[in-house]
Amino acid sequence: MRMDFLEFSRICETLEHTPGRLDMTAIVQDALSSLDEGDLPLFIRYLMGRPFPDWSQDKIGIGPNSVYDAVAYVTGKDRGAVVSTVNQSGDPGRAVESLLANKEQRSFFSESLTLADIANDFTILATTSGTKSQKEKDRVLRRFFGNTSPLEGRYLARLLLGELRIGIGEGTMRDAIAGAFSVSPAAVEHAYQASNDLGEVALIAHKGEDALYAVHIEPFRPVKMMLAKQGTVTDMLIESGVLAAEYKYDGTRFQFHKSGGVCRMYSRKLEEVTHAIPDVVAMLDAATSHDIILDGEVIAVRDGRPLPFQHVLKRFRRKHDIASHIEQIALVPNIFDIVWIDGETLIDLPLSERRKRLETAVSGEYVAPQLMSGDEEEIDLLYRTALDDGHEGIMVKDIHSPYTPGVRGKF
DNA sequence: GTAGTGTACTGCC
DNA sequence: CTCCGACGCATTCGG
DNA sequence: CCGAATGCGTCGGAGGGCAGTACACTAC
Repeated sequence: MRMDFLEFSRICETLEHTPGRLDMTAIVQDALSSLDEGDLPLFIRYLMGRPFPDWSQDKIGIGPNSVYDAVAYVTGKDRGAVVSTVNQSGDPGRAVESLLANKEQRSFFSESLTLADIANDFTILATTSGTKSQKEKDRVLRRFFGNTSPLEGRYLARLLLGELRIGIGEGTMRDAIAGAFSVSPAAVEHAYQASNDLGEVALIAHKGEDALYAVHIEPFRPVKMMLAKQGTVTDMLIESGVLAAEYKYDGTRFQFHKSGGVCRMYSRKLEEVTHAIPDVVAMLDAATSHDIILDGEVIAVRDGRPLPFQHVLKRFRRKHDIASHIEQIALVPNIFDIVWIDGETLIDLPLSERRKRLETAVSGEYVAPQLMSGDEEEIDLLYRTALDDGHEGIMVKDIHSPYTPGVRGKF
């Protein structure tokens, strides 16, 4: 039995009124247990407010104005009326809900939408492009809101706009999956870090804990970037003894994949940007002969000094006039981590080990300099050097720390 | 048809 | 990116 | 001794400014 979007909406509403995290986890866990395999990934993604897996390049390309237009159309109002309703409540979802509730004419033959229907239409929204594509997207949205009940409208609008706001994040979902399939949260976390899709992880969790641990990173399926955590050098020294300190670059994060002679570049949000920076891709390609996944920061330079962030931005996601901008703004990669090499996943190794692997596998030119030190004054000196050299400051990392994708670890 | 302008959307820090 | 609030959990405080 | 208060960590969400892409519409 396929899940209807109405049932999904009811679960959302329950969760929205549940303050405690443990209670929320229990509710999600119950729902997961009763789902069939086809709906499981969809339910999980949608509950986290994401139309597609994070590694996917698909985007629905719908913003507030498109949604308001569609709601205006099906309720027989103009967009101004919809916008003012939204402004009154401050919540697009609630506004859509009340407008749908008040509309005079209800379609008699409204079909019930299933999660699979939604998925299908999301794909249409993501893949439609070119002339008249806007009209086609409008048609999809009108069909959506013409067929939804007010409650469904609330959550469909929010899902389209990427602001579900029911408080289900990765941690809660991880624990719910672990509970539903009787596996440890750690196993779920491991599979999630490697596959970057909790929907798929739930399917694997069905097969047991061993299957979860057997999931590994694959090239061209980007993993989340590890994030920095705030703290003081003094505290970290007390905690760890020895730290790895590097420049904090004022640029843009990248993830470089190379396998079978093919190279691809990904942005922080895991959007592919290979085409925008072929010069940087070529530098990295030449720097190693391994199949590899590297993590680093691209900065703009002139006369050996870093340029402000804006210069990088002009190039990083560009699709037009690329050649002329390569001449105007020189980019340089600074590699500071390695995630995977020749089929081997490295994220569980401590930073110090990963650093060794990085230095062996990649020629030195673009590997970010690193100071390994337990001396606060020495680290402070590096900080001043960083500022003198035009960088933002320094990053300090625990040398024992594994690579934790998407988590603010002791980087 | 092509060029220019306006609207909507996304992603980076 | 940064900032902030809610909750959970462990520890300490106070009668 | 035990319940309440406190403090810390985790998680989720909001906001601000800039740069760019894609499509639609109009004018020539």
